[in-house]
Amino acid sequence: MPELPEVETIRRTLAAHIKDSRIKDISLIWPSAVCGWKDKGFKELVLGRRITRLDRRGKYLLIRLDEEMTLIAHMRMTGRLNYYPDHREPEKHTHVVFTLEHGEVHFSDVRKFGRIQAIPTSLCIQESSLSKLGPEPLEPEFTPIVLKDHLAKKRVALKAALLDQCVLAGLGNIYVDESLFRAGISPQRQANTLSEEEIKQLHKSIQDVLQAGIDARGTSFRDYRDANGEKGQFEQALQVYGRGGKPCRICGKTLERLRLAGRTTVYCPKCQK
DNA sequence: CTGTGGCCCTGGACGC
DNA sequence: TGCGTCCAGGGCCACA
Repeated sequence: MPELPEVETIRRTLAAHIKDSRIKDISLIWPSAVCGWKDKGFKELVLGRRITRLDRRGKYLLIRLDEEMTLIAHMRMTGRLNYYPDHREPEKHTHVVFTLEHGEVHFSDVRKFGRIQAIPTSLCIQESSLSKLGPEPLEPEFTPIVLKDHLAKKRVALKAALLDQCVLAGLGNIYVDESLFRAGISPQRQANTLSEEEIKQLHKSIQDVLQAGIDARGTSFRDYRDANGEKGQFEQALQVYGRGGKPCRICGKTLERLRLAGRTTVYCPKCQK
């Protein structure tokens, strides 16, 4: 499930292939995967435009086109963007094929949750799902003070607060659990009760885990692949996610599994207070 | 404000 | 082997 490190890896691998290329054709195999803007259809907005750069905001991939157009892509759980240098028949779950000057980009998604929206770049921030996003965790704007201020308003469980994209953009179930483990803080703690020291530790853990995830080119627990179809390597570094019932790698105590904010949550009852 | 649960989806794991 | 059931979950929305 692509979270910040996976989307960043997709961004990098895709950009290497498609930057400066023109979109010559679009095949909408499952048209619901895309949406246009106002009364303009997706094809109308996108066809013939050149890809100028790729950005990322939280878990959203932003494909910038010329004439001030942006494609906002969200993979949700199982979405993929694959680049192929040569023509290739769409696979079973491929919903959109972009034919470029050199090669093709296939958007596929087994569970059909992922979407690509076309929107004028000037409206990208205020009139899209990007508008409510919190700070970027790896940018200088994200400081322990910012984290503290955002958490101070939340009376919910810390895990729920960190999954909230308004608090912080880009964390999902995997990296929240991993961050909390590294910070030694329980996911059940009320978000606004952390001490200064705990905030600092959590801030550092979030940045460290995300950077390590990017360095490992993402986590391929189930479905994730980058634009070249390659798996990430971060799965082997996971300390708690997917390890419920197994021994903690630090203290040996059995990792506990519980349901929090509607998500499976794994933590060490001894290492995390 | 907050928590919960449903919705969108399919494939894989599991039980009988 | 085959069938039914459950689970995975990001974002959004309705509801208590």
